Amino acid sequence: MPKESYIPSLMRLFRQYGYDGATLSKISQATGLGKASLYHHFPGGKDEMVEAMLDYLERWLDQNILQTLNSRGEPLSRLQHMCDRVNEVYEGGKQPCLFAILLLGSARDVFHDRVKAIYRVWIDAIATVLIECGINQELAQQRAEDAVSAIQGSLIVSQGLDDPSGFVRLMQHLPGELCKGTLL
Amino acid sequence: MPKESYIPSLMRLFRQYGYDGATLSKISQATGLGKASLYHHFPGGKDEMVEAMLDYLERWLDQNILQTLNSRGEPLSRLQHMCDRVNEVYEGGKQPCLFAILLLGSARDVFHDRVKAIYRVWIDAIATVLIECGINQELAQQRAEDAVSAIQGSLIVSQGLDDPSGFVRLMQHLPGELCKGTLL
DNA sequence: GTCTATATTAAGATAGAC
DNA sequence: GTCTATCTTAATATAGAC
Repeated sequence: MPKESYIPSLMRLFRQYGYDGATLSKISQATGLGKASLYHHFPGGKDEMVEAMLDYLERWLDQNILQTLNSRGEPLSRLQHMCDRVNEVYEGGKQPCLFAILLLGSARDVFHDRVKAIYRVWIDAIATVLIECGINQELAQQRAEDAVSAIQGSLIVSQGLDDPSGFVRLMQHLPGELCKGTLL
Repeated sequence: MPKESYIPSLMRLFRQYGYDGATLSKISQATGLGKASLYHHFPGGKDEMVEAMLDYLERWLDQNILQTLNSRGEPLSRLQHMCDRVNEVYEGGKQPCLFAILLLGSARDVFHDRVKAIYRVWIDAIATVLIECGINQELAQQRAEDAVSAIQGSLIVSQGLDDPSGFVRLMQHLPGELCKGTLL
């Protein structure tokens, strides 16, 4: 099997147990591969598995979020499209965010630069849409960062409260809030 | 030394490495106690250390946030007081949140109920202030949850971007935003 | 209350056969 | 590409002296 086919299992495990909690034994069980086979696909061990996940997530972000945000459709509907996809990938707020998991685990330093780049490009893409709506650059940048913060935060709190309704509500209202004051 | 005196070191370690990454060896180093001494103070091991941290954090939340929110001062200044203390405890956005760390580590299930209770009581206290401002109950509850989400999210994103300015900005604007539309 | 020493288990990782 | 078997290290945890 090509190593890409193990990414979904890996993501499920890292989301469930965190970086440190997702042990090779658990990964072996979940993928059905022996430890030696895992090292055949990922010679660098767990770190390389996470890098492969980040590769996948970068592609996913580009294809599902960035391309639409950078397209020529109506700004509000592009933001709605983003929220639809975000809602899907976090399963309506029931799944935690891998970026947060990596930032709060012991391997923070190893993956920090890549997570930072991902946050930056996402925030910038949202800000670009808002500038297009006539919002000035500084406010656009702030609103875009606030939007990503709101998503991350409502995921945390949804996990904490065991109730994803706050996340669902955010996904409904976020596009409109972002465009607020632009008469679109 | 009474075991309370080790709480600050423990909190520093768990915030830096996460639950799974904060090993007994690191804890031994940081506290200057041998492993056996750690088990003398905390017979239940790491879990009991985390419980002691949560005890401390519950007291801290009550004394520094809840008591003020439930007091009879001006609503806006009570919310400002909350933000001042939150800003302190997270060191201006440079420190991550232990609740998020616990929710995203492998021991999630062990501590989930306590974290949930803490989030609930915090959100409810904010909502009570907003209701006092004349905001209807449902909106107050939503705004309060959004406020806690915004705090958690901006901490995550501040860690991710390596730039706490988003958190600092939130601490400045949050009290006003919460009271928005109440003519206070 | 703290220590040294050690037990036990599980983690990450590799060798070499098939 | 996958396996069994094994290695090494480090993790949690305890016994018993001081």
